[in-house]
Amino acid sequence: MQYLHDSLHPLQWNLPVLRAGHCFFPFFSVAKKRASITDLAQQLNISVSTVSRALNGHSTISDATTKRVVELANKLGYQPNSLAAGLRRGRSRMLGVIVPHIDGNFFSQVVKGIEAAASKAGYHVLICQSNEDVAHERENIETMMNAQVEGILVSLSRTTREFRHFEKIRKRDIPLVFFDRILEGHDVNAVVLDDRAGGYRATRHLLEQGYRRIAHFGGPQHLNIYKHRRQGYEDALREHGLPVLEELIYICDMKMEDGTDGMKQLLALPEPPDAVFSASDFTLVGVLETVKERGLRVPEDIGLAGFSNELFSRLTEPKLTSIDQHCELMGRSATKLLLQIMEEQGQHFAPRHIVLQPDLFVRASSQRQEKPGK
Amino acid sequence: MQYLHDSLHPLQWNLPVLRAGHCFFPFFSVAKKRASITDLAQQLNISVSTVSRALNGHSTISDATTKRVVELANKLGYQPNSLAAGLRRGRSRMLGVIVPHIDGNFFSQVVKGIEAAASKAGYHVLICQSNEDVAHERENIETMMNAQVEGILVSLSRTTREFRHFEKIRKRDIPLVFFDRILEGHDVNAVVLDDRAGGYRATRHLLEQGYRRIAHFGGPQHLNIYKHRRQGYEDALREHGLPVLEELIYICDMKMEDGTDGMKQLLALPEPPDAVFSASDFTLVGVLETVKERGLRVPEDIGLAGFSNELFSRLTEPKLTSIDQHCELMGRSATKLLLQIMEEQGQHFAPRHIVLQPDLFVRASSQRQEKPGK
DNA sequence: TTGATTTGCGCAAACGTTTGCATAAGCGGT
DNA sequence: ACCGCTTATGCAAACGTTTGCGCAAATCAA
Repeated sequence: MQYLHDSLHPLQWNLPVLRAGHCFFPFFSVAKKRASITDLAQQLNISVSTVSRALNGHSTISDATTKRVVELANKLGYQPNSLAAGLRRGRSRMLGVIVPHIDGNFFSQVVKGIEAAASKAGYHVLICQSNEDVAHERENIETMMNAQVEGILVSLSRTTREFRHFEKIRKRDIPLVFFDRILEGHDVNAVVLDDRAGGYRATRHLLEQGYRRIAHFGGPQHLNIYKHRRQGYEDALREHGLPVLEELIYICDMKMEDGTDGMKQLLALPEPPDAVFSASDFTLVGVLETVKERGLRVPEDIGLAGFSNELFSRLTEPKLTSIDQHCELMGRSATKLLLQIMEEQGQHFAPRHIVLQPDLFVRASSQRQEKPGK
Repeated sequence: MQYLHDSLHPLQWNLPVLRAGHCFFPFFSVAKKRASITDLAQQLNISVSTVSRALNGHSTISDATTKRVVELANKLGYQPNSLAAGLRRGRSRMLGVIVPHIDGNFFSQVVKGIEAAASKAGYHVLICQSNEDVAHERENIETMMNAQVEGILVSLSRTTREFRHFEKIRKRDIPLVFFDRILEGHDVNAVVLDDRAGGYRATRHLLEQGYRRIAHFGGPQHLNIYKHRRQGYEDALREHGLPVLEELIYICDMKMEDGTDGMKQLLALPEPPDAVFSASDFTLVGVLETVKERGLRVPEDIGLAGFSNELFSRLTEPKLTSIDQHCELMGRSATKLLLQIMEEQGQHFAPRHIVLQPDLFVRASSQRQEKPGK
């Protein structure tokens, strides 16, 4: 890879802004002040309450006045001030979302699901990133509470190992739902993937394809997701009467480079693995590169299965078998659960868990048999 | 590819929720009501104004009282109500973002940049998706204005061909900045990529590598980005004394399948192309697959260059040459510009354009010469 | 005609802040 | 003792809604 730096670096944007002279907007006399409910009332010689009720479709207002109000509202381009309304009724109609980061496939899809479900229910979505940093996460919580969100969705940062900062939210009785990355041993509402099942299925699939020395690339084990994926892997092995070998398990940060590094180590073993189940497709790509570099064939010499069903797993050569997480569904589910809990406010139910089932997408990287096992 | 549907589909989540019985929170007597500034004032026997000023660090309040206030605030876990504050001062401290969708590489990265820049400046970010649909876009605008955002960032939906719904925003004098996808011929604030330069550079690079019959895959031409990328392509050809051939230009929706379809057509030409510049990496992957299927070698027989520098362009075989758009920088730039405009409210400057320069990443798919051109 | 009920609307108090203005206390100078 | 000045605080009005309650007029049953 080579970086042809034949362009000016765009960081200088701060300075060279085209400013063609003074502006001549077609509507230079601007109607600065927004029309308020009070303005409407004055112009119609009725009270603000009537206007308010008319706009909210209260039945106690005659059709005639309602019509007058609505018409004038349109004419003046009236926009309700949801801050004021929120203040008065104590409802902001906003949901907060805290994610480690929004780029990347997984979280952006989840957020898409969240936003879709929320806006369908008439809520706005406020988004914060923790940048995988528990300190940021703490700030984000503060932020959310100031913004008067009515409910919060969280996926934990990688560095979050304790839970105290969330107590605040519960003390305030703000509905809280976790998704994907949660802290175990705490009774919380959550929507998670059955990561164990995912790990299990991927590994079982490899076993069915005849692989026997299956290595595992895992992530930080204090995170539920990686721990469970590994458990699934181990369960499948045991069920098949195979031992779980520490030497075949490589715990890392799940970067692509970790894949290349780890694979080099594994290939240097006296008995190198004949397959890899990685808890991330990224790492698996690294593995794939190393394997190809060494002249090994995939899937003949070595089988590969990953996790997340990233976009690119269909684009490598060969295509990668992977576990799909239903990201968007997770977002929608989490939001629905949150909304449900918000409705039930007051009556405390036990924390609820929703467990989504992953799906296995079998592709070339693991298909050694002519007829796939299933 | 095969879809092993050995799991229950998770859509049934609506029903089977674990509900282990009634909850016993450790803190069952909840402090429902949030402490307000008034509560603080009462408990300290001072006025609300004093409390307010103390919390905002006004210098006219004695250190002693300030300290008392802050301490009690901490003790009671006081959280300012930003709705109320916003209402009073007429500032919501929120920015609105309207994007076609947030999943995918580009927009999620841009949004990441936006969120980062905004929160650094003390603003929240409200996100809406238009789902590439102009009707949604209209609703989103309404939504944003109700939420009293102080500024709006927009990237147009694919189906947006006119501009009327944005007039509302300008009439209200709400600062507005477009990014990436804009409508041409309108004087608006915008941060865009120099797409023409991108197209030009990619094409020139192909020419330098000795390719002569370069095809182009383009997107909907009413969108500035695709139009400009094509212009860049044509400019490069002309500069090299080569004709622009309609038969080598394939306009499509920039899906992967469009790449396979289009390439099949092109390869059926009496004189098929010896290189492709695609305005999207997705399409290019489709092209790549078709090309490999036909037994043609990349880059020997056919050179490929794409646009967007998607994650996966490093993962195909061979790796794809592509134009990088500096997505996150674009988000940050747009936000900074917006904030700047917000500060200057009242003094109308001419609409400003910021043009980011793309970068060319040369990878194997286009490197035919031993020594790259530059 | 009377009394009861409905219909349609207004009054005014909230919601939790911020902020211009007034005021009270303290203090040094004359 | 008075004046002027600083320093610290309070009063009350806003911001734009929503909403409980009350009241008049209209309708209805007798």
